[in-house]
Amino acid sequence: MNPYIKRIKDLSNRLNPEVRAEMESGFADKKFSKGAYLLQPGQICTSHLLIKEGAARKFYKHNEKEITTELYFHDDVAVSLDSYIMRKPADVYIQALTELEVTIIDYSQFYKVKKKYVDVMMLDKMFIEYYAVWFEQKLKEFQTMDASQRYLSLFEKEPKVIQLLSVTTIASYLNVSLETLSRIRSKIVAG
Amino acid sequence: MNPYIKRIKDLSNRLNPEVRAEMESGFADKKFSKGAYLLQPGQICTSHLLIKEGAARKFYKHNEKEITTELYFHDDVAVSLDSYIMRKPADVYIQALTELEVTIIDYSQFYKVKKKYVDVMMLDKMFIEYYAVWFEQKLKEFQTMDASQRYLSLFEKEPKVIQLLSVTTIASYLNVSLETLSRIRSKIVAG
DNA sequence: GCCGAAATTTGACACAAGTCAAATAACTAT
DNA sequence: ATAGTTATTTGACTTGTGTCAAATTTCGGC
Repeated sequence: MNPYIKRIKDLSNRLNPEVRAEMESGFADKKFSKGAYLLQPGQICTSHLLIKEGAARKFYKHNEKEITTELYFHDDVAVSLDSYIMRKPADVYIQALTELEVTIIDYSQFYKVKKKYVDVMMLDKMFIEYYAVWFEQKLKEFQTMDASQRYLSLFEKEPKVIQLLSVTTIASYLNVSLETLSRIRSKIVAG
Repeated sequence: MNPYIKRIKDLSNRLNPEVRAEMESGFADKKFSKGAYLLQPGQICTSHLLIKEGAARKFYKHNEKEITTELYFHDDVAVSLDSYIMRKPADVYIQALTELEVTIIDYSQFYKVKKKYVDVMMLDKMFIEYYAVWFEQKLKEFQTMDASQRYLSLFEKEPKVIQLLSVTTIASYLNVSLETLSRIRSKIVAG
């Protein structure tokens, strides 16, 4: 597990049990079937979606083409931050890639608890920090790596992605055409 | 001004005056001359740098090449988030592009105040949220726009950048070679 | 105002990756 | 098993952008 995520979890576990209970009173579990949408453009994202079981992705459409920005697995949190914090309609889709179980963390209940306990506010802040750093690193990958390098990097960091997801989905995550990804893969198998 | 930044400022102005004073007791002003480094790789980033006057940039080196990730002007906050939150050595430079005046917001003093007042913690969280959304948008630009479109987009959003900064700096911000940027500009002037 | 250095522009060429099209392979459902 | 659909691979060609080199412009110091 990422060390910062570990730190967030540890802090969360060390919360006063009453605070913790109050926080979790706004949690609700839900299941989605493969291909279902957890969020669609136009909707306002009013919750964090904590993945319990399965996989999901976030993507947007640009000139008919789907661009996948995030892949989610166990313990990841799916949210359209832009829509969530600005309380405006989302411009992204969040979709189940497999049968999916999530914990829904409702905005307003969570907000109340955050305002009441500085430790909960800090937990939330740490989550955003993690998200920001993650995005910064991802941008760096796009600025410094070519398609093959990005593929290899993904392969190292998330080997399960390569087995689990279609070439089309991976290509859209790496932001290359599926033909190019196919060529990259055949070259690697050969080499 | 960006509406979310405005919201942050408004909240900041509405803070209890005592809290505000306590927060600002950890602020200190400092001047840098053009070209000076506010942060260098290896150093731990222990403060937020609020720009009062002038311009600065953040960049990192990759294969000898400088890649500028952020440009800062009045009221922007410069920080290596990665180094700041993980308390680890930075891998970026923050450099004055002009004569520069900044307010230095020291980590430990700010941390104390944040832990004490949930509103200050929230302010800090909102700043990070803004940062995360900004990065997300920037990534989107790289995923959906070619070099000319990125240049035009920058031109619209930050016209002063184009006058103030060298082709070399702008090129490194747009992540194109300076030759390519030069060709883009001549094409636009002609068109 | 003039010189040298630095920044910018222009040219020629190379290469990564996109597009369109066709072929093949892998599933799905009957 | 078989037909039909969908996903993946392969081929041919185009294009945006990088690199290296040379020419030109701009700028700072005397």
